[in-house]
Amino acid sequence: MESTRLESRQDKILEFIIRAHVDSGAPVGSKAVCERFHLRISPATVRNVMGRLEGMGLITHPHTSAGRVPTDKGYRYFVNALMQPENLTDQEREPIDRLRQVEAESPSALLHEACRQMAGLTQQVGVVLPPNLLESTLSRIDLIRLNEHRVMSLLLTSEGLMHHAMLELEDELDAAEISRVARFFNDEFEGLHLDAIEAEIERSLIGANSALHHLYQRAQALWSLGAFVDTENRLFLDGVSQLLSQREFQNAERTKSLLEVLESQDPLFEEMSEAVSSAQQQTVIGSEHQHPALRSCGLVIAPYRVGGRVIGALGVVGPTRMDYGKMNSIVGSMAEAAGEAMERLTP
Amino acid sequence: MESTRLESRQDKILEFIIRAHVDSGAPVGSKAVCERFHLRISPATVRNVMGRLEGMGLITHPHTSAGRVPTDKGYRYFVNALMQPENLTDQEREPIDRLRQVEAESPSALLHEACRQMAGLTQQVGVVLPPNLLESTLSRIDLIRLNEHRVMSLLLTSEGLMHHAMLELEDELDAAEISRVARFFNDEFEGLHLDAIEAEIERSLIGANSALHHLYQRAQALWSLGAFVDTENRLFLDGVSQLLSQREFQNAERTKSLLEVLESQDPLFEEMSEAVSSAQQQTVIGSEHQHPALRSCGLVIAPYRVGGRVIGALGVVGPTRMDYGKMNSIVGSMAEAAGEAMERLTP
DNA sequence: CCTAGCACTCGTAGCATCTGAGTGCTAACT
DNA sequence: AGTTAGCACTCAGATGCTACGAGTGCTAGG
Repeated sequence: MESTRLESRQDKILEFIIRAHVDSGAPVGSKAVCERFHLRISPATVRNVMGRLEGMGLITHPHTSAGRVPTDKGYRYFVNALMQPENLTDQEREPIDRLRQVEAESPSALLHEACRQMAGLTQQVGVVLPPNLLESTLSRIDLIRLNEHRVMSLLLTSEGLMHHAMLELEDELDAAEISRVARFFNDEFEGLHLDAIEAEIERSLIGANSALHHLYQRAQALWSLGAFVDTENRLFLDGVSQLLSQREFQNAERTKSLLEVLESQDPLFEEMSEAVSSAQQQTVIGSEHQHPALRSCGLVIAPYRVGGRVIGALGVVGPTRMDYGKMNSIVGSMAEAAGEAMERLTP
Repeated sequence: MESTRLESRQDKILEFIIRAHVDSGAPVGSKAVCERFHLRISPATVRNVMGRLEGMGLITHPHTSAGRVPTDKGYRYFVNALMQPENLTDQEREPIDRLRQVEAESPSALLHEACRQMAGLTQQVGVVLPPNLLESTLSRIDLIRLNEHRVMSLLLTSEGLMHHAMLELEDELDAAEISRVARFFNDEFEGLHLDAIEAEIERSLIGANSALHHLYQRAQALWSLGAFVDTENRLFLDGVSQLLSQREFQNAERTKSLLEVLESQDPLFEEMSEAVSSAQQQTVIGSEHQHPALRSCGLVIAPYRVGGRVIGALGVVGPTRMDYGKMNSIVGSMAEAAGEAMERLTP
């Protein structure tokens, strides 16, 4: 029991150091901690505890005469063990509820809006991973003939996202043929996983009588998922300029490498895809990141669901020193709201 | 004649100051100018000239013991009077020629690529204004019924750009009716200015017999240009992180306000739209910008043409201290190449 | 009109000093 | 035991001083 009480005090001190440091950005000294505990313990005692916390690798100090700063491991312990679910303030709840009921023009506009709201609410970078094309099912496909060799292919997924690509073909194509192929796609493959369609066409081709064989061949030539993948599948970002208000991003060099990563999108894309496959809300702290340039950042992501199925993820990126408690609450609610709103858009 | 020679020397000195300052970012002293002129004139003479240039407001010095720095007016004079068309190096020409011949998946992918290339080539922020929806003509429209009240409307412009929007309707709609309306749109309005179509529907409605009246009413309800405008019409940006390498954007505060403007896009959008309506290559220097946050920037934009008609613009944003000569050449060639490449995509 | 010379300005770098926040340690206290 | 007070110690950051030198404007003479 005694030891539990002690553990608990240690935890409380760690928690306070983290909160104070997140607030101020400055190292936290023993005196500041004492004041917080209303003179019930002395700075010397706090220093003892801090020494132990430092021994455990949960805090450090940048130099001898500075206060303590949480390490990434410290934040991790806080997130795993100490953090309580936080209630949102009315100001925070309002835009989230508004999103829940919004009549967006399209799912992608909705996701953009969610991204914007998140950036505004958290004062961090909002980021949204839209539904993965390869894991979507076909709702409708449309082929528009542009000229003898060129077709614009439009693909509507069951999540309501549009993708389009121009296809270049060797053989000449007349309009009637194209619309026959389009009808074939829609009749046969609606509701099918996009990933599975190529194999389906192959199968049709094998068992086909010669009358249909030609159609299926045309279909095979016109089914080109690859053309869509490169152009779409990207992230939405918003609020990037807010990074520059953060004390840790005053230094241009570090900020530059972060912006590069955000612009290339790939590393973030990876991490968010992982949140989708695990279907878990995730917090990635500083050095836990794969990519070096993200190691000065914290990332909080939550997957969003439509019809119970996880189809994408959204979250925020900020400096490692961020309020993970609040971020988790906001991102979690936002993911839920975005899922609900998308649900109403995709009947 | 004598005075012309003097004028010319004055110009040469201004030009050198600008080039040297663009290179180094530091103020340029009289001695540096002298060295450039191979001891043919003395620093004192140069100082006299500099004094005159300063009197004309073309250069200043940040403090007494510093060299001279071009003012915005100085850059303007350079751009208008001194700058020569520069030849591109092979390294610069290569990606531009590649773009000219590229087989892009779609016009929007092409513009993205042009933006990326420009950012890479100039080490500045690349920016592209895609064709304005309201000034495009209809190539093809497609309506996909999602449920009783909801239709996905797809709009292909003659420039080959896709736009989509979800339309919410009060009356119930069956599939046959929708495809009849779509056929009506395509038969009647192909090649028409999008802006003019609403009036055309109105006209049809007035002169219609009762059999067609119903169709036209449906068409009117399903023609909603507004839904497209908000979501699309945006800029492409690339290379934003490169700003942070520039000496003038080491200071986070200034950089932040610039990033905010780039993120909101509106002020840049305005300026680029102007380049489109004037059909002129444009250079906007520092304080010439409308928006305060852009006053630390230079902007070089060129309109691109398809079929002789200006449909959009592309360019670069960088610090005011930039190589306007080179930027003009690169941006100009890039606009030409992009126009050519788009031409081949839009038969 | 050009140039050499000179006094002057002023930002920057270097150096020494001071301050104070915060630490670790030890010895006494409960 | 764990806690506390006291004390010596460290070190980043602020302050103030000086020396340097790049660059200027001005003047007088070529």
